[in-house]
Amino acid sequence: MSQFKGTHLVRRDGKGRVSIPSAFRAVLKGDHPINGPLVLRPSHKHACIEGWHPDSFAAQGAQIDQLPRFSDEEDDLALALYSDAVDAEPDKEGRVVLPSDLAKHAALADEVAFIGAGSHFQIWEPQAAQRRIAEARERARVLRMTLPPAHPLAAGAK
Amino acid sequence: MSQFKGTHLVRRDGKGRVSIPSAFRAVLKGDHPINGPLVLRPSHKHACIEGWHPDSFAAQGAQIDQLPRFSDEEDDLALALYSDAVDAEPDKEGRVVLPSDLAKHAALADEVAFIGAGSHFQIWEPQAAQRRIAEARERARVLRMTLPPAHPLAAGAK
DNA sequence: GAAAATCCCACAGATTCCCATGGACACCCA
DNA sequence: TGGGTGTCCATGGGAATCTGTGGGATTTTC
Repeated sequence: MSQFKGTHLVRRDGKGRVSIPSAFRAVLKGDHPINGPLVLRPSHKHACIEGWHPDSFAAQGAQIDQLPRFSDEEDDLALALYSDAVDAEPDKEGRVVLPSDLAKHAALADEVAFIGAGSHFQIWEPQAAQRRIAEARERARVLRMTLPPAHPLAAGAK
Repeated sequence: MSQFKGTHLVRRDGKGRVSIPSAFRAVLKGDHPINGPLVLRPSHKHACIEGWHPDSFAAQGAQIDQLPRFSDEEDDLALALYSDAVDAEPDKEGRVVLPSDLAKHAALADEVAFIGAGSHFQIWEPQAAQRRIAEARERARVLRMTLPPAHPLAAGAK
């Protein structure tokens, strides 16, 4: 499966609909004949909405199954992940309505920013998105400096 | 996979398109039947655009998968890497449009320079490219004196 | 019944496809 | 060696397509 990349500005119409950027639609589509479905959930770290390919989202859930059964951790993660997630089916034009509670969580106005994050994408209020990206960039810079200067691919090795 | 080598001057047409130098196209192509896709992203060190073979770019993303899930580090790196990268599909003539924000980042005018950098290539404003190359050459010269005098042929050994 | 959600059609700007052209270079053959 | 020829490559531009957007009409929900 391909990755979500790039930043796309889109506007919300009177009915609360947004066009999913075509680049993202292509990722979501997979082998789906028309516009593929997706999973939306509020980020539990930031004021934004996360969008997932259903398969990737399911894969996240599978990670939880690896945890010790009945542990507090499993409980917490499962709820955090699933309790606020919703399935969304784009219309023929590739638009979805953003549920109002999610839109509120992300403080969305007329214009929203779709931001690729590889495995998933995020929906932000544009100004907030800019701030967040600047922050992420800076922290990534520091992070890289603290990583061993070995070959990048070896960085994650334990 | 082969490497990106050499410097090539190319001009941007009215639609913002540039021909990818055929030497680079060959590297990107791989086993792709027509012109292979590529990933463009702003360099976070220099005022230039980086061009990557999708596989090489994906390899960078792979280090993110090694990080603990839901960690801040994962979040930051994912955004830093993906939020401003774009997939580009060359047309039948081997041209791509350089997104305007990337072109702006690199301060591109009508004429642009493609510069091979081994694992990837860079797109510069020609004057800036010259300065950058001169600088790199000088620093490499100084560096070499401080590197261990290993046998040159051993360098590429895996 | 009213309100909300969904489907459907329309449109304009942007993007991509496709064909054409001219120059640079390599090759061939006398 | 030099002229001719063919191919490849960078470039240009017109036409068709796609994409994001708006809004009316129809269906669903309570």
